[in-house]
Amino acid sequence: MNLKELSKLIGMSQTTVSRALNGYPEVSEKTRTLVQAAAVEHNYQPNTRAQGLATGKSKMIGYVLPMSSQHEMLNPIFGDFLAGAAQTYSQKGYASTLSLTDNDKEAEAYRDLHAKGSVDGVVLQAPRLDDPRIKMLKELRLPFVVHGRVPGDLDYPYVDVNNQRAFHHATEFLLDLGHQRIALINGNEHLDFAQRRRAGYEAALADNGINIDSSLMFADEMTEDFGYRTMSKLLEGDNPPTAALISSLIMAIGARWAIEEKGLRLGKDFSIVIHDDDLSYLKNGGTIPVFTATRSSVREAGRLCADILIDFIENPSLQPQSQILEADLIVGKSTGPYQG
Amino acid sequence: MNLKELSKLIGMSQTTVSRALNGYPEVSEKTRTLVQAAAVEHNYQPNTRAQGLATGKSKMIGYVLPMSSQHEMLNPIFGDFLAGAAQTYSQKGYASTLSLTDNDKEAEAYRDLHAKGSVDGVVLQAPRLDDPRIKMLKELRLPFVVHGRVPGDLDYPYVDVNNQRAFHHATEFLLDLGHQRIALINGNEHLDFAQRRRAGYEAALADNGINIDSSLMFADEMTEDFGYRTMSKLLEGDNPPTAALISSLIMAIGARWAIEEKGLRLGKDFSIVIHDDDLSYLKNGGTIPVFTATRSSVREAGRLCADILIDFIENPSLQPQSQILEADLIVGKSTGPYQG
DNA sequence: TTGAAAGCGGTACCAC
DNA sequence: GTGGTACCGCTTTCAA
Repeated sequence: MNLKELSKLIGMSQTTVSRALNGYPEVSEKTRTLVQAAAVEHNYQPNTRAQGLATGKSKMIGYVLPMSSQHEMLNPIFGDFLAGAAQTYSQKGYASTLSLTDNDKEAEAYRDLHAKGSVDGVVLQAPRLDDPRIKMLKELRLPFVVHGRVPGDLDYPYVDVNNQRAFHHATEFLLDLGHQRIALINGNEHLDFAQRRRAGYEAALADNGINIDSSLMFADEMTEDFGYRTMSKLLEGDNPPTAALISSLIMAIGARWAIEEKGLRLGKDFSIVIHDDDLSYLKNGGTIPVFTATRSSVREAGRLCADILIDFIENPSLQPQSQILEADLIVGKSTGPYQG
Repeated sequence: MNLKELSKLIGMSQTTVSRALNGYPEVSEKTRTLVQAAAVEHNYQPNTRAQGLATGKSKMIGYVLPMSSQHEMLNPIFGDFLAGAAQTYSQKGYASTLSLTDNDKEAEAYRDLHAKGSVDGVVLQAPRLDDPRIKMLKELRLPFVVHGRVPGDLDYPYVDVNNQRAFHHATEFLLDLGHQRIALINGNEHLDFAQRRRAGYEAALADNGINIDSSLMFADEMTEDFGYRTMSKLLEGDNPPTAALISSLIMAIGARWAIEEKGLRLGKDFSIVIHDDDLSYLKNGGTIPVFTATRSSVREAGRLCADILIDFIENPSLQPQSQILEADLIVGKSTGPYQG
């Protein structure tokens, strides 16, 4: 069913029908209700492409997923991020489109999206220092929002989790429990979030007059193995820590083995706080005592990005507002078997 | 840059330029090379919406994500599935679009997508018995492919992992190691995949003349806690198993704790095989000895769905082919700390 | 081999 | 308040 058919059916002009459906004030109430009823009855939905052509807007937001053949890994949080955004989009009459591209052709992908007129705006993930994509998007004047930040350059609208504050919080949480020697098992510190996490940890220690001991700080690729080895080393050394901040679930799994191996009971002899965006099992009876972020905060980030972007698209005169999201601090119920 | 501008620029008609770019045979070689060069030079890309309007095809594949406010969980494998598909799409000139909808409005979502003419085909996930979505898509004659299956009804094109064979394999793997009493810790068996997994397990036992002992079979919501409790119970009973098949990583984490707690060494005193689609950390030094499926197989499934769907869209006369994907059997490197 | 012109399904500016 | 009509950017038929 298209506009022409529908208008013919109710014996009115396309113009009137279109106006009635789009809420223009000049149509009479009688006409409007009549038209709307007919539209529902015949399940008329305006053709998106025709609408887009006529209005010059696509009502589409683009996402570009860089993926080289070597690094076949997709960031696991991407699905949640997208799902959060999709929620906003469905509310505000937008849709999202996903395209995959080689790692080295990301900027081109955005340019093409723009040239083909397929999107009104885009979301950019994992920005790098002096990111060519950001430069290109600015040149194209294509509305965009960045998920994440790069240290030093914040001259773009972004949404990011407050990693610094999360780790500041988490550190203070452990200090409040009476811990004095707290280890940090972090992700690779050339990554923005890892830098911020360490900064939060160090700031909290400094705030509480505790010396920063670099022998308690470790950073590397976030793997189970790294978590295991690091925790083992820490516990075997002299003057071992009594608590640790761990930057991901996977490293925590390894670390827990090491803790268990030494006969320490989690939550009694040793405390940990984990930060992860991928805690899919939290609600399902997870037994690790404390977390600082959940998948739902990733969805929240996606939602925020979408809100900001749409706002910017629809009001280009307004300066888009960046947002920093607080991570949730969630204390587990200690229902697990390792709570002594 | 649009067609009109470009054609004006090189002093030819829109018709000729369009034909040259779209590979029509009647344009002279000279004209074609000239036009192509100009197109590249000015970065001309045809407007997708205009193209779609004119041709009646959208070159878009739709994905609908059901998500109720209660069950805010997004299936973690969805991201990978989509990424795999996106790879195919980018190769074949398609794009994908994602929409979110309430759990109870999924069928409508597909209907709207079709009514608005925004997609040439859709992918449907997690089909249920007598799924209203499948019925609707058939009525609409909108090309679709299902990811997953429902027992009993296979009258639609689908792509699914061979869960049955994976568990058959895994069981035989353990039998070959000399195990005789093998437990099954499964997902809720009203789910199609869980049924198939059990069938594979039972068939392998039967093939090898081993009695099926229902006291070794457990199925429930796949949580860490369930994994822990089940494994504890199994190991504390008399005549405990010496090996287990575990249907998800999360349950395996719980089960590993139980195994460790009893002083058993994994890979020596007790063997497990895990089946999971979410093994993001496998390549990163995971220490669980054996797996049967990886995230890459999910991407492969996405890719296959896309291939089948596009094939069907472009050749509607051909019967679309369903596909069953074999899961990878991956033997871990036994580098973990629990390999005795 | 090329070009003019009629759609595709809407929106929005006119005039009535 | 309503209707005629000229676009939006492309494809495709028809005529040259």
